[in-house]
Amino acid sequence: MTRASSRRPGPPTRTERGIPEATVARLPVYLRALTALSDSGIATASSEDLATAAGVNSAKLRKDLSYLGSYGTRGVGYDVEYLRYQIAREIGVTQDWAVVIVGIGNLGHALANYSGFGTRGFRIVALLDADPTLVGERIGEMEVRDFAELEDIVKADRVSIGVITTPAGPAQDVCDRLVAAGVTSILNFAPVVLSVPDGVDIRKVDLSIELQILAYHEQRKSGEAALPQVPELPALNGMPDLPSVGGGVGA
Amino acid sequence: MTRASSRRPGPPTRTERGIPEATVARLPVYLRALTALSDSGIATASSEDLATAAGVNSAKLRKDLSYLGSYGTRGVGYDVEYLRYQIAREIGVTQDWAVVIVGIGNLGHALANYSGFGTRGFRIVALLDADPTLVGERIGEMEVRDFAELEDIVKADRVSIGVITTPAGPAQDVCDRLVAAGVTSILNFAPVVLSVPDGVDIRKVDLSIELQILAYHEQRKSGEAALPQVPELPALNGMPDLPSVGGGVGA
DNA sequence: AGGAGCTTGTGAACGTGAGAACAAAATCGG
DNA sequence: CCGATTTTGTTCTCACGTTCACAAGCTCCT
Repeated sequence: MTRASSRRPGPPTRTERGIPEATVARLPVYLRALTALSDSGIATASSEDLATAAGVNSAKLRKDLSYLGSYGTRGVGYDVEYLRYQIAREIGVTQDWAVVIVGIGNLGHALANYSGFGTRGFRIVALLDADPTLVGERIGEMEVRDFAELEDIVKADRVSIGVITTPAGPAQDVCDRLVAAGVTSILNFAPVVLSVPDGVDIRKVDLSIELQILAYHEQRKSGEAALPQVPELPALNGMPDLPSVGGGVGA
Repeated sequence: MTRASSRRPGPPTRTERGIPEATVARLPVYLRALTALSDSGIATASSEDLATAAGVNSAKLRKDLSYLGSYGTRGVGYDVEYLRYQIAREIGVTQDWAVVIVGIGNLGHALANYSGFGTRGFRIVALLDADPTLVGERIGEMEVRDFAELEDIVKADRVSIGVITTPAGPAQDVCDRLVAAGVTSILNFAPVVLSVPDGVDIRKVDLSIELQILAYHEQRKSGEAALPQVPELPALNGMPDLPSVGGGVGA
């Protein structure tokens, strides 16, 4: 369960004409860098220029771009507008994707107001919440609608992307409803592991996990310089209470 | 520039007694799963149970845990409370980390109200904004303070983590100020590539990038089933305007 | 006490990603 | 028209991450 990658046992285990996942994750960064260059009136950029703007190394950038085709000119560089369009087309943001946001709490509010929803390519078609006291509230140019309308909205507007900004509790239920209604991509802000059937893509954004990763490295920094009394042995000292093993798995 | 990883040319290129980065990123997930199990009154769990709860495969979970030490019991599993404490200690969330949030727009508001700030281990000590009309506003139990107070606050409260929720424009300036004040870990929500000196860790959360990654896969799904007229050749058809290469790099 | 049955911890195989280095192709100057 | 220069696209190598498979170790039952 929870496998969302479609890996069929095809002939040579080759991803079907696919771009590596790590590259896909960087393409939006390149797209943004190209847009910035374009806005600055720059017409041509070398892989070195682009790499600097995108915060990566130039060899990696060139290899990434090579998966899309040969869009550069040796000795010259890349035409900014041309490459920008090619990447946008490859990602799929030359068309508009309909998005619903479920859960209009603080975060849902913030996302609903997010001007332009990042870059173009995405269109919020509905804000949904199950709380009757929220339904009807206006946020920007939209109105919060009842979660029960989900199915109608998804079908009417061909919604393929759902954003979950509910608390952890109802998130899996919301997710199931979204999938049942026909949504095939989900962006989850709720702090739970959601399980979805094969063929549905899911991505997670989790503030507290990010903070904890930072804390880990922060602790190392302090520990290295000042207080290296990290227990080297896998010892069991300083534990609140060391329970003896045993006690069934049931509740 | 923009390298935040401290890779010194030490003897065997071995990370200094370090846990692999991929593992570090999963430890918070395990921690959350363990907390959930603990709340359900479950005292012992096998790697299979834990892996299911965390949404990973059990071999990976066991290998991850093995970097921390041998905290399980063969034939039995892991003591939930014990393991939870060990992971919390390894991550560093047994102590409290002081956090400042800079940029009190929609998203800053949402984060400021985020109850408990995810899990324990983090304490918001200040909400900062440069806009004088925002300064003084109360959010929950806190009051927005002037960004100019940053240095004092960082020193007084030993702030090591900064969260940037400003627009893209001022983000790099804010980042520089944070670093200059002594912050050594940054969580960036602004859609720009920030560059920081060595020794400063930076993580990025970017809504529009996540959506674009979903869009890419979504496009593939549609294309596979219905309309496979993806141009197989690296052709240049359907382009808005195909510019001839040439035209200087300057503005 | 001893064997059967689980479950952990880890060694080895495999796949993916990153970076260095270089050949191929384009422009530019003479 | 040709060589020097620039920059891409690609190959090769190495490091990292994932998964399999199994020996080691613990508990429980007879």
